Amino acid sequence: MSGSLQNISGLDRVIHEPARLILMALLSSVASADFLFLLKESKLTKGNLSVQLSRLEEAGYLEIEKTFRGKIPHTEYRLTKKGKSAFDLYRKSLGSIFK
Amino acid sequence: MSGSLQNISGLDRVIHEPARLILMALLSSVASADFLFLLKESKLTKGNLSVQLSRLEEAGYLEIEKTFRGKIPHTEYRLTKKGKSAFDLYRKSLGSIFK
DNA sequence: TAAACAGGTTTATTATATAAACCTGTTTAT
DNA sequence: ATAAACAGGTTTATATAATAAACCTGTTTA
Repeated sequence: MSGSLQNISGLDRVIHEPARLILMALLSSVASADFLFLLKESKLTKGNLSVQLSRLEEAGYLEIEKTFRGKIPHTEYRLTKKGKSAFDLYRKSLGSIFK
Repeated sequence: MSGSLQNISGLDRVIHEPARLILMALLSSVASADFLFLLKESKLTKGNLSVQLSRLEEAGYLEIEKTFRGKIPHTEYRLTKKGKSAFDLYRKSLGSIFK
């Protein structure tokens, strides 16, 4: 493989999946976000969103903070340091296809 | 979805898959290539390469020209116009995550 | 008090990537 | 002459996964 392209085979699959890529991009642009915000911005279904967020959490890319706002549960999602650097690396790796 | 990110959910899955993304990138940089060249450059296994090339052909993204070199069959793969513009569009769509 | 909604989670279905096994013909070594 | 190795693939089997649909628990509104 002639150099830069080799990064692509090692592309982080957790991030590469479009549903999660959108979430990572969204989350990287804000300090934190709640479920409804992500639901609306990503246009994913609730179920899909929930699964993908769990997957990102398992990977250690985001932390989930569950609190209450009055009586209603409220959850905030935010990228971890690990998540941020994984996303940075992902973007660098992908850079090779943009010449 | 706040504008540019929406392109990502519509990302061309045929191209998005890393194995095929490598092939598209390779093929977009040459006029045509044969199986062995792609095998070596992509580092895919033969089986996987064969399947992915078929998938790209089905999508109309590449054409396969089978000839003989003396007695040995020789196959050349090259991107179609459709393949080239699909790859261009893919890169544009992905551009949104690079700010 | 019933219906609707917020905020999710779990389950089931379908698709898919990948490697491994296989195949056909050719060339090389013995 | 014949066996072994190789070119150039294709087919099959397996395992992972994305996604939507169904479900759940509690709260608010009519």
